[in-house]
Amino acid sequence: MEPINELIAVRKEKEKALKELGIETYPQDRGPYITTEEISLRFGTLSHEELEKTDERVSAAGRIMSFRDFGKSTFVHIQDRKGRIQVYVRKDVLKNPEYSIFKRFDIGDIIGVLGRVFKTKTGELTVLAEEIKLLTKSLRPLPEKWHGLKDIEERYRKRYLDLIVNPGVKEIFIKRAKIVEYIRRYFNERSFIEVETPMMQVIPGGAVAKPFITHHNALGIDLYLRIAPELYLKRLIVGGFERVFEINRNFRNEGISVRHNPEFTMLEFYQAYSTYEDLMDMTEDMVSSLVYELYKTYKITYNGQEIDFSRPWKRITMEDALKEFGGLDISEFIDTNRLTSYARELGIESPEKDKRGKLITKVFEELCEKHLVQPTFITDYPVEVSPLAKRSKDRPEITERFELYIAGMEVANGFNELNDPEDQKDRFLQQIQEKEEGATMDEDYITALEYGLPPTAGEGIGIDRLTMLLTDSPSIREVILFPLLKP
RNA sequence: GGGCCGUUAGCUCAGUCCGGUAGAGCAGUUGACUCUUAAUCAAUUGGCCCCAGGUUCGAAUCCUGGACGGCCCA
Repeated sequence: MEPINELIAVRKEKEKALKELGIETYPQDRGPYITTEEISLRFGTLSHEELEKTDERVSAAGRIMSFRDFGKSTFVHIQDRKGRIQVYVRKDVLKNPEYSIFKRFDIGDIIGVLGRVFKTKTGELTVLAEEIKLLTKSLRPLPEKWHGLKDIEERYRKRYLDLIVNPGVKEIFIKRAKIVEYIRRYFNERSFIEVETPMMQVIPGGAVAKPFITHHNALGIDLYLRIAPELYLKRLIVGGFERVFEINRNFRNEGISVRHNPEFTMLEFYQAYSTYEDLMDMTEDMVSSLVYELYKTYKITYNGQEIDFSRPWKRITMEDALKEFGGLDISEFIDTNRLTSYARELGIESPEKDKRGKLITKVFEELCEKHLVQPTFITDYPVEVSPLAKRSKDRPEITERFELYIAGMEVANGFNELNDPEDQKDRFLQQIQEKEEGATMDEDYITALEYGLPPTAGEGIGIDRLTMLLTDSPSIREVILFPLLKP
């Protein structure tokens, strides 16, 4: 604990003094209080005269955010979950407590106010306080009223302060909640069932990523925090649910950046008897209608560029994207050695270690990603980078898979699920042979496939990244309440 | 992992190039003020200048190492 500074000492003294005057500093209190928003809605449209005539009292509660003292009267603003309202406290109107006691309150204290609503001569809706109750004494000074809390590190470490003094921050998380709520409703309406699958897995599968390791003492075994729920969700399709979705955390023990947090939220959904084309349609429909629901338009701004979500979205194969955005005709690179040297020129590290399909994908990412600003589905991913996706009927080296890019960011990934147990086993073995990160043979998953996974398409959508886009946030940390920081 | 930048009062920031008593605004404290809203006016308190070394008569400032954070790259 840091040393107690003077400002805190002064407040503790005040708290003591209030207690000695018989004022409870941490009472339990249930109001009832109405919100500042409700007050605005009910009284905001009334004129001075109409307000004069109403005899009604309102009772609101909130944190004191400003304190303008005029001697025998004081203006304060209180802030609740919905906003702020001004409170006018006059020595000759305030009945309880005595005005002199109210004057001992501080910015940051949480109070309840009872009084009539009126409009000041500047027209601001204001509660004229007759009674004020201290609900919680605040012992620490808030950040400055005008500049707020700017220090990014401090904003994340003390998110509660960020939320109190930077109003836009709360809006982001309200929007995030709306996004998740909308998605949940979207799937529920289409008879998907929401499920929860293990966070702690014996075999971490469903993606290529380094897992976090934990330990179960009683069983004496290591467990892995999941990197993806995929293999469990598909077991449920085998089990006959046919339509499932899960919105939950994944954990990947990798770098931290503006787009990566070690724990992040993923939507995954699987639908039997459908194709990845169906999922592209569904994604377009869901995301564009979500954007419309939030903004009543399909066009939003992200990072200074306009993004248009109106349908249809561009669909283009990886090969064609390479041609269109990178000026690269992959048919001229049948010779993989040529591709390898090209990749090296692009700055891709040790390209000779990568198989052809992986290399093509890396070149694609290098050349094309940044150009994919408008919502774009890239299709036909190489089989080497798609170990759980079904091969294309005509071209076994590519899969029936897409990724969705928006603002140069990978937002979604979906494909026809590989349901041939032989092929799946081979792909797992291939990964293990190539010593890919976290590659393990999940025998039980193969067994499940042997019982029969119906033709299914599945998809994952990164909720954090989607929220970044829809709140114009430059960093994933702006959309995660408590992003990971070194202690 | 590499490069660049940042860390000074509770908060927002000057001061660092070019070493010489640590500053401002807000917040706090005291006083004045019964329609203000970044209220105003007067006075005033408050510092581990991120940490540890080094250079120097003297270091917030220069040098070395480290911590934490930001951006970019991998």
